[in-house]
Amino acid sequence: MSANSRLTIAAHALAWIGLYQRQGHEVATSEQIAASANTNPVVIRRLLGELRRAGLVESRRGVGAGWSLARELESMTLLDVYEAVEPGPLFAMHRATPDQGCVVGHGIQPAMQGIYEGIERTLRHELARVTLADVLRDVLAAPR
Amino acid sequence: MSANSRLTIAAHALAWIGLYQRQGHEVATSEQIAASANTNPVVIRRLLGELRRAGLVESRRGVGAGWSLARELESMTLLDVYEAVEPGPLFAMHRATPDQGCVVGHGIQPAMQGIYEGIERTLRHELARVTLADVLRDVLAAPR
DNA sequence: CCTAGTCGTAACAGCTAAGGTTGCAACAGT
DNA sequence: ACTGTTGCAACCTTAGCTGTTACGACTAGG
Repeated sequence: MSANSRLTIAAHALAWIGLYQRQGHEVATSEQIAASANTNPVVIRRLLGELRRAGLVESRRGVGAGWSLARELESMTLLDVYEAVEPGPLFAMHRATPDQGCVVGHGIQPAMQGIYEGIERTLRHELARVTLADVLRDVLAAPR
Repeated sequence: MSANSRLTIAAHALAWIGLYQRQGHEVATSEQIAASANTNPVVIRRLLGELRRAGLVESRRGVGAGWSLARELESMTLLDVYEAVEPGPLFAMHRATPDQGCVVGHGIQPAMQGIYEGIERTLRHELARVTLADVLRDVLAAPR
């Protein structure tokens, strides 16, 4: 499917900010998060920008600027993050509309659409069951 | 996620072959299927080749050659098709391994892996609930 | 044995998305 | 005024999907 790492990196960033704030700090910088995720600060800023639009984080500018959580990790689910960073559907239809004169060509899109909707609903339900606090707990539970 | 249409096209092809066989024909050609799906015959042959490797269809060569189902549509699920045409995982990890000296960088991959495994298990379960006979029934149930 | 129709597959081009990088303006605290 | 950071645009590289052409391999039928 050509999977991407956007959900993973976004969860990483949120867990990092959450832990940093638990340690008493006010804001985290994109550079710190990028160092932990081993990527470029701009990639982090782009992702956090989408999370900000979704109301999950806030940013300050100027000296001593950076990112902070807009809500508790307990109230954020992976579904919130998924919806913030993954706009499109999971499965695509035909690029060119199939032959409407053919019985299969005519009925295939509504049929698959109905099936895909059910599957995506289930996926969203699963994502909504995991909070970012769960993620951070699992992160800290890793051995060594 | 940059979704693709492989599962959709594969289901289209299988439904088409299944209906064609119900109408008494022996084999279907990639050209016929491509016309219905409004794409190129080579695209269909490539996809059906993967389905053949998975044991879902058979192909004959020579004059009067073409494709036929290797099993009944009732015994084929969307999971069989999905696994035949979508090898990789749904969500990717970091491209570069995160900073192992950081607590979050160290624990994030096992944490997300565990979560993703549960989600993919659910996705597969949902896909396994839909047979290709269900798909064809839905196709034929489309209005007009 | 020859022909015709179809598969099997390689090769290539176009497109899109993700990810990485650089550069710089905007901003705000000191 | 200075400094550190965000916000954002621009560009590049890579990878995967899709479409297309080309051609050899194969086989039923004459």
